[in-house]
Amino acid sequence: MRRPTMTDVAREVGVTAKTVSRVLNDDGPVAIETRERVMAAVRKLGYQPNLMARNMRVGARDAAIGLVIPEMGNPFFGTVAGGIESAVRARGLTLIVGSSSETADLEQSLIATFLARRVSALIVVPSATGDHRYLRSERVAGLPIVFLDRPAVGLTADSVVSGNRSGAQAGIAHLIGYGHRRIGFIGDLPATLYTRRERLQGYRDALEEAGLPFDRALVETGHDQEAARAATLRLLALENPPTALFAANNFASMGAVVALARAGRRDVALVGFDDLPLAEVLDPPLTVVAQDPAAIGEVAAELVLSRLDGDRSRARRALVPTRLIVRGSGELSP
Amino acid sequence: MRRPTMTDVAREVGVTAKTVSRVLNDDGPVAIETRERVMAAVRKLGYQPNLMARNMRVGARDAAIGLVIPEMGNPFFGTVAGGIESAVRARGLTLIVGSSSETADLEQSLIATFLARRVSALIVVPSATGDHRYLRSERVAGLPIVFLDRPAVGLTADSVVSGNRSGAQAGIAHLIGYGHRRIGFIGDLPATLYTRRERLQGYRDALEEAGLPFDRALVETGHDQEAARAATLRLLALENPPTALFAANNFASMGAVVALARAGRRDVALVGFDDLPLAEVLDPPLTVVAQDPAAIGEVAAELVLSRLDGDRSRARRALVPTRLIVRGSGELSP
DNA sequence: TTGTAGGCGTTATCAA
DNA sequence: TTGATAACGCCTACAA
Repeated sequence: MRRPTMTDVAREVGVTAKTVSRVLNDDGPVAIETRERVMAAVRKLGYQPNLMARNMRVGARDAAIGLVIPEMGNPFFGTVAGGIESAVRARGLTLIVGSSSETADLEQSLIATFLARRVSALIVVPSATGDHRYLRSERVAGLPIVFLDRPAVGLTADSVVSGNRSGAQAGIAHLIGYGHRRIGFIGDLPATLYTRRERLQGYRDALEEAGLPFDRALVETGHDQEAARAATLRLLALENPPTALFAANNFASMGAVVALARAGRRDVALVGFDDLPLAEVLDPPLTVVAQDPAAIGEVAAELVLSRLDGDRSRARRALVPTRLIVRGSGELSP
Repeated sequence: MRRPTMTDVAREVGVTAKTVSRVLNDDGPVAIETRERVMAAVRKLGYQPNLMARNMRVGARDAAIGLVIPEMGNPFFGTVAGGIESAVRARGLTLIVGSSSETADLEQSLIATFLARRVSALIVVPSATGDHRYLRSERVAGLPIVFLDRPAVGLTADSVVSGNRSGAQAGIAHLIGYGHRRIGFIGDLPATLYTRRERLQGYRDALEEAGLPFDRALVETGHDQEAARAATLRLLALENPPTALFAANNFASMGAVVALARAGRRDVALVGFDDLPLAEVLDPPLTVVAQDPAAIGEVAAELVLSRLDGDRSRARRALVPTRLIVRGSGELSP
């Protein structure tokens, strides 16, 4: 019932394990006839090489990369993971994943497990509250680490992020172009989150460029769909309410859409950050600043692979551009 | 620059590797003072146990389970994967994933990689065209294999699927209850796909129960959103068109929603299989037969764990119930 | 309470 | 062209 090993195959053929190894890895000279007999025995016994043993012997590195994302069910991170997986598989690497639920503890324990497995590289979407100083020794030891969507805290390392600031700026400028002068901003929690800060900065950039004042009362927070809905209502109830809204992530977008729909407010313009599958079916269809999650994953994978190939240049921050998709909700005039 | 090993720690303390091992695994008696000195050395050297070596020695099995899904960006499968990961991690197992893009070749090569890594179990969403006879020897050898969303072909094995037939029947019965007698069905490709067959059977069950005739002209196919949109238009253009539609998966739902919205047809009732994030914002809000992807993942994980615990009973098929969510689109009368 | 010998399945090294 | 031996890092079995 035991699974056959290389030694079993060798015995079957009447050679040594090393010869079988040579055949299977195309390593060193083997007589053609020997090769054929080995292959025949491999088939006969149903032998499958043991990658664990191989990895351990060869590199002391597992031919796998570890990926930590906040939530696998989120299509944004799922798509990112898919982009990574296909890019990395082409190089014979396997993907090991874990979800952190956006908590620093889980993130750290997942990373510890991955390190214990001796993964070849680490790709991490850092949780909002984490600190990554503890990874310094790994960096020094040469382990490739790439941070996704948000940069690391307390650690100089590669990162791949969306063009948050320029994307938000483009979205706001779009609204300003349609005549809006008071634009509500609905962002994530906590307010210190990198993406929130960057997008808010893009918002301010656009205002400044257009010579419009920044009004703190127009900046609201909604960390999930329900909270974003409430935030939208608060904005609309202001004494001097906004004529347009900018939803800084997809939960915020959904909340704003629901709030506007239920209130029957078809006069309020809306631009969302991050695309939604049904955006074009909404009434009005939702104009968005779309991210490119697949590209983010691929860029991260390429960065990791180049590091594995020996690229020792200093840490990079790759910006993946966003794209404004005009559909209707962002083109309503005040 | 080398990573410290158990032997390094042992040398630092002046004991044997075995003693360090005992401390780290809480295995066997160790003097309190020795334990403390070992722990101190572990911290000082930054020692991390090598899981590869441990797995190899202990079980000849990797403490990981392999998961093959069609597409990581699909929130349904992403959520399933999340459910599996959290359930399995609680047992110290890691999740290795790969996406098959719904092709049998990729699926098989991923499974081969996982087997080579000696994963402890396999969870697979089988691609539509595959055949799983080749896994028989693994089954016989005692490897737990659970199929998700669709059963295996050519292999007796555990599976976890949604209540496709009863769910579809409930959705159709709901429409019939509102007076519809001609109901269009928009399903996936290929028509032989398990979920498609089951849901269509539920459709027929409901018709039969209500004494309504089955009209093949009302059964259409749309394998993605665009195709489903076209299929919807074909149904509406029939000489004797349906007054209600049943979209048998979420792409079909989206296609149908788009088609109806663009045609301005608010008179056609619609029930979708599988929920959508924005369903309640649509006009009219979308009534659906919701699946429970997180539960599917958890049930699969539990099944795997019970097999790992030695449950040798015959293969089971677990049915995860669906739930009808009434929102408006399914309650329009003809 | 601790140590020694041996082996998991593979590959590196050197010799034949 | 092939083999013998040792080693990767850890744990099991047994002995001290």
